[in-house]
Amino acid sequence: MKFYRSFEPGQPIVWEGERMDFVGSVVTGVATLTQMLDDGRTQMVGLLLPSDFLGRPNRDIAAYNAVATTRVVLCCFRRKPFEALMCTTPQVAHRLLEMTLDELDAAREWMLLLGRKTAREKIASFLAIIARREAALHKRDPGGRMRIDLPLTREAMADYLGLTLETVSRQISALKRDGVIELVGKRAVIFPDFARLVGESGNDADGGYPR
Amino acid sequence: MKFYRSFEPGQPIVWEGERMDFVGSVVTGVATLTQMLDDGRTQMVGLLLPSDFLGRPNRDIAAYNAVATTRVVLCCFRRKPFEALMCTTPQVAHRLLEMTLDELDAAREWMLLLGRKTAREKIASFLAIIARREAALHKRDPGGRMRIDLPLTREAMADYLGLTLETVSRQISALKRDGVIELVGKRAVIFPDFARLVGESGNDADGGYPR
DNA sequence: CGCTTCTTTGAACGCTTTCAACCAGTGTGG
DNA sequence: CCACACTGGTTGAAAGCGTTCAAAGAAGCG
Repeated sequence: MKFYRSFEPGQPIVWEGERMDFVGSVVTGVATLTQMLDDGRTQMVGLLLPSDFLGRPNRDIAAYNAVATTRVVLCCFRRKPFEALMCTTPQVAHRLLEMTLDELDAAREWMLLLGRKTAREKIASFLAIIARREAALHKRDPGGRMRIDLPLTREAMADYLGLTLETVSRQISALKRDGVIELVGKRAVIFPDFARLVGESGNDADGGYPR
Repeated sequence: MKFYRSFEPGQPIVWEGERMDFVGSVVTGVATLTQMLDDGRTQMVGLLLPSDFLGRPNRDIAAYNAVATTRVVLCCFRRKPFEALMCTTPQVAHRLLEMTLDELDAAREWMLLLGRKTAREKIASFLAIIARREAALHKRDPGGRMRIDLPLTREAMADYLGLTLETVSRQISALKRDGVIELVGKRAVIFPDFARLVGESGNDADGGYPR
């Protein structure tokens, strides 16, 4: 009933419209959920980090494209037994409800970003989000000077933020010029002062994050 | 434990950060969930129609502003007893999970709209969404010639779509000029051909909606 | 009738996109 | 070993779409 699957960077996990007879959670690595318009315009709608859930009980057709962006290990359950498990053990259902509600909150924060933030604020917000999630994974608090590794290419960041990859690149350069961030290669970023970054993100100074 | 509350148009239901000791569902009317940036930029993150759920179990502080846009009747439950009910009757928890997953799907569709659609596509999508939800409430299928009443002002539509109210007005005028819609007063719209509207929305011809 | 609220329309501006060129790093085959 | 292609990233210039600022029209209500 429970089994592991792994995926190489760039490899699709499931495709929208495809049959999907399992649900799973990310053990290691990073995967993305994306939607596309007919003409190819792409919007990321989920960024799956370790412990995040993939798939939907009671639905056997995938609603989104899921792609591994790094090497990914998934802990999978066949869908039918998992659904049975949910009925017999309410704790599982409750936990899943909590996770889904958290995801919904994150999606709504994301909507605010997509609908109302400037390109610069979007980049700053994204970096702050990644920093917070990385800090949470290591059970630390974000703050002061810190360093993160970007799990996404510029193009994937653009799909996350509703921008073009050129705008992403330009705004990252601008934040670097302004001393808000430092780059270590292309894929690692240092924030000399995390509060300064948050200040650039358009959110309330306190971080304004779901309580 | 169960009680009803009603709200007049424009009246706040709960404010972000406020204590909220009940959950509820909309019986009649329309309410909005919005988030704000410090400088006043506003993004709608939820549009509550009859049968939609408001509030979150296990959280007593509201995460969003909820405002009645029409006269609203809410069927409320005190939070504590409701949480107890969820533990004793798994059906309730399951139903809530299903509803939350549906909302998450809707939020992700919304993210695609906010991040990647043009102003014209946003308006067309919004009108199609309202038409579908209104049709669903009356257990009919959307299609052919149909008429809907807009539950929102131009400004609220702008907050829904991540646009300014001027752009909303202009694009509605443009769709009217192009014969995609007809206006009946300011708040009612007729689609001579629903498929034509969907064609303008940027989505797949089949409607491309969550299965 | 005058006030307020909601909406429409115009003109100018500006941010993000588009199109294009170029750069750096990496892997490949002659 | 070096030319070559390929991928991901940066930067420039011009264009376009939506915003901003401003004024005026329409509808509801005292």
